[in-house]
Amino acid sequence: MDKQSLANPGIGKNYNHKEHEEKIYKSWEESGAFKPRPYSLKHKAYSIVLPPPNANAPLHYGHAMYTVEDVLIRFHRMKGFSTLWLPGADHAGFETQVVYEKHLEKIGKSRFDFDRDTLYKNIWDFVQKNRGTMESQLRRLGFSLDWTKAKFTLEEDIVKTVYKTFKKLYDDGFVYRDIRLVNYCTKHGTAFSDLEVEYVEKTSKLYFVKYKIEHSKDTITVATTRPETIFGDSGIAVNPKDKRYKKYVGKNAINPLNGRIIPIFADSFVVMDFGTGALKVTPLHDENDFELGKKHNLKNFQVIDFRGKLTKEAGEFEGQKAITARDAIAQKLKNEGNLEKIEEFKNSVGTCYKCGNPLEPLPLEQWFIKTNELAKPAIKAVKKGQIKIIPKRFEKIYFQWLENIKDWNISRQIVWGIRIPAWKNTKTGEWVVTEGDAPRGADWVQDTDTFDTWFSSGQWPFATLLSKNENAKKPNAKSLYKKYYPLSVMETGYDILFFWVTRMVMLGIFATGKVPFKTIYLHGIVRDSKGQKMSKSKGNVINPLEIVEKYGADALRMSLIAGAGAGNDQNYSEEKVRGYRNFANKIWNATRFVSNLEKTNDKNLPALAGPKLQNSKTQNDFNKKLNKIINEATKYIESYNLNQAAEIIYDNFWHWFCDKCIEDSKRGRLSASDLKYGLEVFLKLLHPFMPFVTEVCWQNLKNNSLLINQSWPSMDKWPKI
RNA sequence: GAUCGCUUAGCUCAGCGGUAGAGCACUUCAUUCACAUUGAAGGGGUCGUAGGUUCAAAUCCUACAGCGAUCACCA
Repeated sequence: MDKQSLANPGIGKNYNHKEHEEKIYKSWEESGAFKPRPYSLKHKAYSIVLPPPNANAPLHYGHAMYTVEDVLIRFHRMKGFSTLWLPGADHAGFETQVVYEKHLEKIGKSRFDFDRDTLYKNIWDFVQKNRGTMESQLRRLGFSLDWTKAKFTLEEDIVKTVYKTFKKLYDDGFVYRDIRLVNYCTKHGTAFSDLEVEYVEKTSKLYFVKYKIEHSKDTITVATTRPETIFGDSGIAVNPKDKRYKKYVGKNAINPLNGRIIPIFADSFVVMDFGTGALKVTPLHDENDFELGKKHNLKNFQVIDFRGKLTKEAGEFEGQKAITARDAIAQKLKNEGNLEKIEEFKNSVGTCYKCGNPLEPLPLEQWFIKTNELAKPAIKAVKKGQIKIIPKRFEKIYFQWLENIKDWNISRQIVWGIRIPAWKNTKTGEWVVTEGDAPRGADWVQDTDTFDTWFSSGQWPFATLLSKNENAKKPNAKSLYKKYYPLSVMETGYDILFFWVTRMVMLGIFATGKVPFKTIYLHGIVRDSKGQKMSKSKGNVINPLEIVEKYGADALRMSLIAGAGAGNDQNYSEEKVRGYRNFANKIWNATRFVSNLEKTNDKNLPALAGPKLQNSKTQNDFNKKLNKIINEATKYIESYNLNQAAEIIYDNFWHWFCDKCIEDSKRGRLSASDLKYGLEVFLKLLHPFMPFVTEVCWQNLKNNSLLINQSWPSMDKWPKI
């Protein structure tokens, strides 16, 4: 305890967030303040659905950016809207399974030790536990979410909606099943969509391998980074314009590893000045080769299996890891005089974003969604202004992606997720898609795969609002869907624009015929104090709850909103948070001053000589200025310039209201009633940003009402400027 | 290869057509005063470079440089 506190015990000169925050949150929640007020013509709907955090882990610092949503919700609630802010949790299929498998690893087990149902149930329990942690953290941040409407992506009614959408996509011809080369992680045992592949620049070896021409002494040299796939070669391609190789087109070459006779053919796909200008074609282990193989009717040989090991096609190398066998195979080629040289060069290798191992392109039968026709209305919706993207520069990125979209592989070979409602007839091989129920008869077996998580979260805006047996095209009169869909805003990080936002627009329009939300607000990434992305492996992760504990949620929230515009990254700064903690204290003390004025009955205090000062020049200026601040702050929030709103309120409260007006009141130039009115206005303006301290202060001034339910300051009280 | 963003005070960043801003840091002063988690005063920037548009440019346009990001290709 310092000297100051010893001298003034118990007076509470400093705002202590720990004393208030949890209590205040409880009082809001218990009062029902988070529930939307009855929807009516007067109280128009305003709705946001929280991007559901993964249910497998505590919150990370980026989640605190959802403060943006709380600001918008609290602002609109005070403006009189019927505001719905719906929380939820995402089962996060693959992500969660990886987290859970790490947990299993620690106790010396693996996913193979359990049958499907047991594994699913165990992960379910694991997730429920973490979900609770995550939700209590959202409360600590002060988010005014309507917890009575919380959803989970694996709940029965959500799954039902996801099934309906899939069935409709299937019936309308948007879903097909095909054997294609997919991006497969042999460690995690599942395929990914193209979007999930992480390309890493690496220095690789380029092997120049000689193939003999059949019935000739000539050889043709090809360049490859993957000699171990030579066992699967079924052709050599050259460019039709390439004079060097014209004479070989139509002839055959001999595979140097297994002696197989393979055709040499021409295709303009081949780039003449890369490598030797001759390309070995391995249809089952390279996507381009797969296309070439189909086009030229080449044979298919699978050399690598789903565990990443060489198959019997590899002869003596069978059973070895494909990657580690590479050197030995190169050595064999060299020993037999078929390796011309090895060069080093840089290329990017598609890797698993979780384990970093190279992904193996492997042939697998999967469910795909044709995205081309789904993308068109999504593009149109933004072009026509039915959806507005903030900041605007992301529109271009949005268009670019949707205009070049590829079909979407939605099958995942994992247990944790929504199992695909497709059944195969064991006798006829026929596939049937249903809305979840097994088809009649005994010969149907359900697909063991689950949906890509983004397929279900892509339906989140309407799936959360529809009730179990409701149809989006014919909603129930009183349903949430009818009142709150389309959502007013979808607010999320720009890093999941492609993964999530575009998919929500495509699936939303497809399933409901309406855009899922009117505005997309994209926030930036919070990096560490040096500008590095926070990551567990770097060990630079900052736990937002520790900051809340130390400085209060208000300080953390304000630090994230002020000083960073939409879509811009920001660096974490403890000094900044501390600065806003000090600001909370400033608010506290200004309130202490004003409420003491009120409680004192000392008529000699100049500040209480209010009535005499009516219509004085000072008061007039005071009103004008206050009015101007309300006006600007409101405009800034309504135009999504939250940082500017926060900054002008902060600046004017501290350096005008506290430094000037309070001092004026001490000198009798401003009445106590004016001062109190001004403080109330500022508490309201600050409330969306710093809800806890403003609520505490409000209750110090007016004991029996909640600030959260007050009206936003009106600009009509004083004459327009 | 394409696209996007950033470059403003020592540091971190707002501002994005109308006399250079904030926080932190720094200098000086003030403490029985709502608040030292404070107040007052002050120092510090030709707003990346070069052109252009404009009565007026940190702000719009064009090039260039450095940094960062995303997408595509990669035998």
